[in-house]
Amino acid sequence: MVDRASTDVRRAQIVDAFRTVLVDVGYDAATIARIARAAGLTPGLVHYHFAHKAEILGALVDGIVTGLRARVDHALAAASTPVDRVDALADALLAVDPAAADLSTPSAWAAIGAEATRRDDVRAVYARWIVALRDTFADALRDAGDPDPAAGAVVATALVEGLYGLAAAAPGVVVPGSAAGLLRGVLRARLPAGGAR
Amino acid sequence: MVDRASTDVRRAQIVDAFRTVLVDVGYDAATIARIARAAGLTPGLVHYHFAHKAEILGALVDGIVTGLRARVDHALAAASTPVDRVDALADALLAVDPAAADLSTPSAWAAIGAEATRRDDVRAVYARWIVALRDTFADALRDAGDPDPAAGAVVATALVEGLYGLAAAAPGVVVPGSAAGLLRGVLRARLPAGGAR
Amino acid sequence: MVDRASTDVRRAQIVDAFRTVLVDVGYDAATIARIARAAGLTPGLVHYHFAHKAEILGALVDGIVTGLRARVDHALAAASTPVDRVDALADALLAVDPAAADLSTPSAWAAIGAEATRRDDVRAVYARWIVALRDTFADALRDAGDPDPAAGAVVATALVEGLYGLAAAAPGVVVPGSAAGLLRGVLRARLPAGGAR
Amino acid sequence: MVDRASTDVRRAQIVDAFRTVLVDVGYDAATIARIARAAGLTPGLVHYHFAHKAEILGALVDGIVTGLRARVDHALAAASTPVDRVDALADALLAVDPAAADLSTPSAWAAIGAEATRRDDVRAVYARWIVALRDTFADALRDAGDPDPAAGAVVATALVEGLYGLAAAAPGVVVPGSAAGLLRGVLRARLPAGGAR
DNA sequence: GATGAATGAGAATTCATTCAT
DNA sequence: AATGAATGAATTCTCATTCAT
Repeated sequence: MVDRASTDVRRAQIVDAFRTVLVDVGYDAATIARIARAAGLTPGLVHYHFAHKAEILGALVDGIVTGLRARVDHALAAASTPVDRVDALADALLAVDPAAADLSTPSAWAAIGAEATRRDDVRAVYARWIVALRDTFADALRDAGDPDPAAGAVVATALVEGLYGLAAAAPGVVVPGSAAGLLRGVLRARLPAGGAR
Repeated sequence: MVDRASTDVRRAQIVDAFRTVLVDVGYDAATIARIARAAGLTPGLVHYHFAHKAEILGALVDGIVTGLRARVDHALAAASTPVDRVDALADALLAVDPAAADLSTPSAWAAIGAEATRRDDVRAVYARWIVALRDTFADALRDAGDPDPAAGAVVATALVEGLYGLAAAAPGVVVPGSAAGLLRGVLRARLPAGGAR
Repeated sequence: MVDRASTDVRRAQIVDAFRTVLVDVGYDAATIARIARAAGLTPGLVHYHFAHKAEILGALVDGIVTGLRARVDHALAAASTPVDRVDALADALLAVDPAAADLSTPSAWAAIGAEATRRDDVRAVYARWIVALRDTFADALRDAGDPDPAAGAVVATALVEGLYGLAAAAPGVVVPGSAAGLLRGVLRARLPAGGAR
Repeated sequence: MVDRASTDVRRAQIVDAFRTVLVDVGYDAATIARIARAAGLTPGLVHYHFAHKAEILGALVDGIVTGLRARVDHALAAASTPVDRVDALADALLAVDPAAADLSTPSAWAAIGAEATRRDDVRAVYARWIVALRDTFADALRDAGDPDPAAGAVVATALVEGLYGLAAAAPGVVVPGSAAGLLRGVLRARLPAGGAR
């Protein structure tokens, strides 16, 4: 049915198909058969590469978190002033980058957040990322002069998650392309007037 | 096993058990048998009162939305100035009110948001509520002098959803009791300095 | 497909079908589908009455052990002298009683012994029965004057199991109807000459 | 993964791994992958050397039977009197000989006996061995003066199998090292008093 | 000889839903 | 209204076996 391929290639292919299906129908309805069909593979082969369905979810979560972290790190490194860094953070997390293939990421991430509610392993990875993100925001805000960076970091993190969630569950409420601007506005308002100069 | 009871009582009992189970294990693992057990009923009886499992979900969503709307309306009516109304909104949605049993479960709402991603009927109710909430925020912010009430309303709505989501999926990140204050802070910053008087 | 029946009736029916299939094809090939077919039921119904396949095995083991113990107790109670009791034990365990419907028991028991090798729960029940049987033999032999009842009890127990095993795995080696006589011969030889009077 | 090796070496290696796994988990759970892992080989290579899984079982049974027969023949040849030959038989079959790796696993033989119940090919080899063993006992007992060597041979054979079975399924019931003595005792009791001289 | 990706035919188990009682 | 036995379709996962490389 399919050509031979290396494990790495197949795993990536399966995770990719899983993301697509996950966004469409959610975790539980993302059956192995459906994932396999989406990937053009047989169910048996999916299980040859992933012992359990949860492993595919784990691989996806790892991939998304790794990708986000890379975007964030890269954006921070490229920014020159503390205030620029705050802006860069907002952009890295929310700007719709046409070059980025993972437009499906917000929806996938929303589904993952839902799974985190009930799967300990998913929650662990999810919460670790949330904490890291919050801490990154806190550092950037402190450097930029936020008088209460801890509170600002929680606001920023919740806003990112909330905007992702609204995009997935109530499309139309968030005007496409406006998300990063909204977050930037909230964060700018926290910084001292001179800091924006 | 149980006494005869009216349909209304039984339906409420089932919806209540469903919320509990939903929070614990998520929608798909909330089997009819489990819901029935949690309610102290038999599976057959659950289906006597609800033709399909999705109907129970629908009843829960309706109940939560109705409850939230009542809280919001009541809070708005009780506030005297425009700025008070903005504060009252934040409190109604995020303050932990021990009397409001249906707000004590951000997890249930998070699960519903996840289901909204894939069930048209749930999404319809969810999105209708989100739009109503956004519009309520927009009105309150406009009255209080927000120069861009539309943007502020989206920020507020996303923040509410994001704080619910974090509470459910990454417990510990949002300090209990602080949520309403965070939202108030963000909204106050949008209003003209004199508006707080 | 089938009439309604009580849980007790259905469970007995399933265990019975399981014994038949177990004897024919062994534990692993005794699939739920096969058991269901043999019982004239649907696979779903089998799982409605037994959560796991191992539970059916457990019920069968319990049933056989209970039945054997009843036969043994009854035989011992009916015998009048110590030597008669030894004979009665041999007969209760090995005589082919045309009235006893469980001619399939020896083969089933052999299969259970094999499972005991690898399933802890089966081994526990199996070993408990073996120990009880050995102790019963030891008591009877001591009363009848065996100079080393402990050794005699192990010999008797091993012989019973060995004769069951040969009957199942190498039919024809043990002449039908001769098993009880063989065991009686071995045990009689252990007893003092006067004891037989 | 491994060096090239001759077919004979590989087959022996695979059969050896199979015995280990068989004892641990039984025939059905002894998957090709597991056997391969135990042998330090790949699944594909196992099938290169054995067309079917059953063939590995066949090779193991052949090996064990051949080894037992050699031990028996050797023991008989070394004994000088008819009564010694009876003793030697018991020892060859049941004495724990550290040098005989293929006798150290009564569990393997018990598993094979269980398989013999349902696989015609295994039953053929198993039954052939049982018959040969019984005949060997019959000859030895007749020579030593047993008045009913046929019955004695069945008793001896069943006792050997039963002691193996108990050792595998109810460890602790048979005192280690006592098995051969028990069998010798039973057989000695059958022989005329003067025969032991 | 050796590898390991691929297949496909089951396997146990789950569960919403039905329905006779 | 209530019960709980019954159904059947679906689901995850397993594994002997094949075969291109």
